[in-house]
Amino acid sequence: MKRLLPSSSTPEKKRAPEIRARPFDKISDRPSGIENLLSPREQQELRNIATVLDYRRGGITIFSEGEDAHFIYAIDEGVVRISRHAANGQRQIMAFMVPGDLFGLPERGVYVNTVEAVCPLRIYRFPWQRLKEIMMREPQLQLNMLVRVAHDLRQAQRQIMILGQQSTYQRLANFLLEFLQYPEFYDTKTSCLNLPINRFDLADYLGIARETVARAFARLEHEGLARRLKAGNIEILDMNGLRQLQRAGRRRNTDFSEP
Amino acid sequence: MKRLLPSSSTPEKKRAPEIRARPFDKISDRPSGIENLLSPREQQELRNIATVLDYRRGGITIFSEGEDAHFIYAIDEGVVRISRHAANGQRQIMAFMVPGDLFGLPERGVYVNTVEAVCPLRIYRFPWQRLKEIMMREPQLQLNMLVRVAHDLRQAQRQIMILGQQSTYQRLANFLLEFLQYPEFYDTKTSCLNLPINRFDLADYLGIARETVARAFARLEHEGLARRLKAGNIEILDMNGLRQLQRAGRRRNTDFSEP
DNA sequence: CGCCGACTTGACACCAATCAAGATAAGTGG
DNA sequence: CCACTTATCTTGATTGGTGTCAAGTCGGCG
Repeated sequence: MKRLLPSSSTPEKKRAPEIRARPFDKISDRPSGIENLLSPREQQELRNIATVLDYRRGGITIFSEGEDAHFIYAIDEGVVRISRHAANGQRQIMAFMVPGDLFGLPERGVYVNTVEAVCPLRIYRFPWQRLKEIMMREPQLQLNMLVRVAHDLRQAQRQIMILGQQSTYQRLANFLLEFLQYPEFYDTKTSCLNLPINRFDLADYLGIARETVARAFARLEHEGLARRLKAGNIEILDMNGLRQLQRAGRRRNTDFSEP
Repeated sequence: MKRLLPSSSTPEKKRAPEIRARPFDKISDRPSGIENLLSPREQQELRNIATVLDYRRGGITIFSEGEDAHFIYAIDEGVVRISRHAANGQRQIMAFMVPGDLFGLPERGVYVNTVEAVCPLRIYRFPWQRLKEIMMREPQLQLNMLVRVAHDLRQAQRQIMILGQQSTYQRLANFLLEFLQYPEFYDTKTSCLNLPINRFDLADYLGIARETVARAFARLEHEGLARRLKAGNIEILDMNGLRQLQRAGRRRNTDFSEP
């Protein structure tokens, strides 16, 4: 019997039909990532094959690792988590993705990752076969795609660095700094960061135990770098302090003697 | 003053002119990765812009992070290490690459990684600008490129899983299994693995200390899974034991009760 | 109000980084 | 060819960080 470890997955309930789909041209055509930098004709080609999906709440699975892959997705609004399960059932979150990001590239016809909504979500769905056909006609679009995947690769490598050489405390600092960049989560006025990500997901993303995440937050608070209002609602007190953290060595190398 | 930590780089000497370059068409045209699955015309286009580089020994830098990127490379023979340095000087090796692999994709015009030969090496070099021009004419070639980068992304994600949830001991097992796949390193007859990778590099790849690598080897030996002949020369005694290791949970979950 | 899930805190054992030294192998020059 | 130096690898002792187990608190929703 395969028993999932308690940490292996966030407990989410019913996979409800809380999803609405509609063709692309019904929605406002504000720029949203994938169609940026494309010619009007390319944009139109994409619209023709796109479906818009609305996920009304977090916790819904978009697709799972091992499934046959027929679609590519682009995020319009909301956040998803890209994860993969080890043989022992342990979950690792590879990345959180935000508006403008692309996911769902198949490997030999199947998805290798699981993707789930972490909050209400709107995404575009493109049939992979038809997208490939278009790419064969529109090299510029394809080059655009290449650049995007290359960017994801860089991002993955950044994560490798963090997991390979940073302490749990530093990993949290890195994570916070990553999300401070997005205005949809960080309010510069109030210095308040509003995360839709719970401790389960955060732990599986940073590769540490949930309790350790809590302790890292406690330490941030104790050292005056941040303050928890509610879970998922953090006031940033010392951004430079966080930046110093991510540069320090893993151990007591808090010193960094540079004028 | 920025002082590199002792672990930050493998001590290598002179960056000698021990490199030889020649046009592609001089060499034997045996298949070597990049030109697989391409039409003869596409292959010819690639040959026209390719240069062959021979590195006579390991330890030579091919390019460094931050440099302007003008070329893409493909490995014909030998192994390279792809690495990146953290702000504190600590080196992380993202991947080792082998014949058929591609590297050197720029991010906004510069290289983000450092790539060095770990042993004598022969690679093909393609001017990025001209390759892009060809890709615009040959969508099939470009799709091929996309698939390759996507594959690298999967590989990076595999590494994220390892660094995120495996113990040092398991990481070593994973590493060994990875190289057991390549006939150029693993002799199935004698069960003997011949690695060109030293402990420095291995530690920086697995995200652990050099001493810990040595201890992990000692433990493999003690538990009868492998035996060191010389460093870099390991006899594999129990491949299935290694496979079980990579599946186990991080802690004392050695048991896996499945019939 | 009371249950339940999400989060936090404490105690403790253990793994792995660090510091320090020894052992082995590989060059180097006489 | 041997003595010497140097790089690489291994082993030991110690300490701190982090996973695990176990309560305990907080907040939301029935």
